[in-house]
Amino acid sequence: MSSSENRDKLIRTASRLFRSKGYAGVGLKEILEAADLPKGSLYYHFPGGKVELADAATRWAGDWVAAMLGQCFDQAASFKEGGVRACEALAAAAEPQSCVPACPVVSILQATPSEPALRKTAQEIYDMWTAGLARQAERFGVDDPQQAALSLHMRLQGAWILAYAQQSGAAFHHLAAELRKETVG
Amino acid sequence: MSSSENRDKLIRTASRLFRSKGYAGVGLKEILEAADLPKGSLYYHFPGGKVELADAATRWAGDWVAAMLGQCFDQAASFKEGGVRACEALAAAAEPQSCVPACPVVSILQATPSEPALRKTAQEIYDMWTAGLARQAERFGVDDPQQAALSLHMRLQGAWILAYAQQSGAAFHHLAAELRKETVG
DNA sequence: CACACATTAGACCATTTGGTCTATAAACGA
DNA sequence: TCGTTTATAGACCAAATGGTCTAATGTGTG
Repeated sequence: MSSSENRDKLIRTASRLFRSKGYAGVGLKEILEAADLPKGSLYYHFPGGKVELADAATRWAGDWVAAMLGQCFDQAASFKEGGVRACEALAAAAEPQSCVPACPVVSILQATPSEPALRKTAQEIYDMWTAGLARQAERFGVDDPQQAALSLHMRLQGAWILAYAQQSGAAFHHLAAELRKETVG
Repeated sequence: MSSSENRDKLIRTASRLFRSKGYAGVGLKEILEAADLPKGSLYYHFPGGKVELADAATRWAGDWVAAMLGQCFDQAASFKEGGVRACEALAAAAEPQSCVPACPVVSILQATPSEPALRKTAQEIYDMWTAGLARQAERFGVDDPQQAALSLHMRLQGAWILAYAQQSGAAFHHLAAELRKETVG
């Protein structure tokens, strides 16, 4: 029976729940009920238990975000436009949901003091995103690509927190409008 | 015996722990042990239990941040300088700690799906901060004070998340440097 | 001293937590 | 068909969870 099918279902379900209520706010019971799978499946696919599942779920969502950012910038004619497109994509991803999900990394961040393994994961995903943005900035000939990438990442994170708090994509649209108004580098 | 003394100790202890590990990541046992107080004290001062304590702790920390922002801008000669000072103040507050604490609002945000009372608190604190920043922007004659306030708040939130993730004040310093370089409004 | 009130102290409870373990069932090659 | 592997199924466990409740202990006032 397709090994990876239920494994993926666990990852997707866990990612959704963790991003809604945070690592510590979700119990295995809730994940298993939502995925309609028994505990045995979880510990077969993830012998490391909750931490390993959260790690996999966060990396999966992190890769998805990275791919989305890549698409936004590939379709753009400038770094600035890429940023605008990223805002709109994140807003679009947030809006149809019944719950606007938090940044996947944020959802495990508060668990890192107790679970050191997750700290490394969080840092790696952030580094991946920033590196991707820096590559795009370089491609568009931005003056200081590293600085531009960090700056955009920071603003996206801020917008994401506010969007999550307000359960609305408005913050992303606001940031998009702001980026549009800025002088073209 | 000074009623408010132990009540304050609970608030301070809870705020520190919640900001380090998040609302759901901290148990009452841990808070009570850290504050060296019995459970009876907690439920005497906060009949609403964990939620009421978290609410009080978050509002207390939220007021502290608001006051700090006020001071930064009162000492500044421009809105831009106020932003720079705020970054540096947040960095300074983060650096001596053994654990760089998260934004107090973020620490309860992930609990809001299960605890609706905390959602209102979170929104009120954010509104208070933004309103304070908007007042300052207006005072300095910034073009669109509301937009300037939202924009700065967003960037501070982003920096705060990255500072928490990296357990370092570097993100705040980075944002300060970035603000300094921007054209004076 | 006596009285009322404010506060502390922690035993106790039902529920939930993450995790382990054994038994079963399906899949598949020999 | 047999045997092995892969995966599901869920009973079970110790520990921790938030919360309630009753005693006891101040503490100040008449």
